[in-house]
Amino acid sequence: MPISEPQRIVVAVDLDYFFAQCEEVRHPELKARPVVICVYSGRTEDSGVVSTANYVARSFGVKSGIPIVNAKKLLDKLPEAVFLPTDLEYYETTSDKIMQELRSHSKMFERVSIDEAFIDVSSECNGNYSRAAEIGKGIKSEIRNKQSLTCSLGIARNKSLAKMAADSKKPDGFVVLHPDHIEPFLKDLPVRKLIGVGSKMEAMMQSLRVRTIGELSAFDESKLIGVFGKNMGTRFKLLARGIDHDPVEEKIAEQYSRIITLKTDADSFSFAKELTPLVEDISNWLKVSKRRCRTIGVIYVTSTIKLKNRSNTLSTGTDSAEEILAQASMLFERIFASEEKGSQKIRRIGIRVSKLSEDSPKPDAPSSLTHYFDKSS
DNA sequence: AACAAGGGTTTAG
DNA sequence: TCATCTAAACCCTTGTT
Repeated sequence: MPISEPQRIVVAVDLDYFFAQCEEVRHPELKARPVVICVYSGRTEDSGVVSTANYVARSFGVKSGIPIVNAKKLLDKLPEAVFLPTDLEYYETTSDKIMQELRSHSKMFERVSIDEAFIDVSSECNGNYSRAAEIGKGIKSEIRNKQSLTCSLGIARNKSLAKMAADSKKPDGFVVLHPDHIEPFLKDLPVRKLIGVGSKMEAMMQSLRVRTIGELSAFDESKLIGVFGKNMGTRFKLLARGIDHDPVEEKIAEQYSRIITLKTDADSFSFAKELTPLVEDISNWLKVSKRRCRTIGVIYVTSTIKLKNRSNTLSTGTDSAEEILAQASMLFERIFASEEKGSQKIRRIGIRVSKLSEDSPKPDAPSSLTHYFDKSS
């Protein structure tokens, strides 16, 4: 039984090892050398993690997320290896130029992150995958000619499949997944390749004896719901069958946060001053984007790298730096006051705002009409 | 039963 | 040993309507 899905054609574009490739563009002599882009925490000389590495560095085991120190060990026989700090402004500028180009291919466009986007080309292709492939080829050469960058591109009938197609051939890949080839494409892939299945979900599936996407698609749905919950159980089952109705559309931000690493771990609210730049940044963002937040929270990471958070929801939205700082300070004071148990030291601190509303009239829709129409009927 | 809030977990890039 | 930063989606519990 063919699967019922509206006929769409979606293109997924994924810029290859983006930050490192940006550096190769402005310093072409780096191309033959291992390039490691680092997020330095500022705690000690080399503390921090690897953000991205080019494929030369990857061939030595360097990858996203590993400590910079470990990357240096992996490359210590290679004096030509380079370690660079992130230059987000430069990457953003490059990304913006590319995204602007991509946007021109369809009204239906979605920027997923700095290096990823979806384009729904249904209306321009009318179900014709050859047309979609031409558009895809065009996109690849455009990015290559104008920015000297390679990308991996996937074309399929929905976002999840387009993404998986793009992931299946990297770097500089081009994969058109025709509807007739979806089943064989998915059948023997490990469940880990499914969008949304990370190491934890993979482990749970392993204990259910589910190893491949094909096996997942045949697994009893109510059992999946029992294990993963209603939303995820249902979603995994659908994704495994190649079904994904998620539309290609721009999302509006629902939260904004800033977090930093302290020079030394704190066991009291001694870092009040460090909050100022975070608060300024957040307040500024709210004002520029003409929004207000109703929930203000603090995020912190303990010395054992446990992530925690505390938050408070106000009755009315704000974009004021003073007010956000006051709320955040109160929450941190409360954390140290409560002492809790064991009282872990704090390594990283941050602030998050959410329950964002449009700037002007009211922070939220009225929860009930009874307030306005008091019972007279 | 439906919804809001608060806090934790997982994924992803 | 070492462990960044941001955002989203979901889960569970508790409390209110």
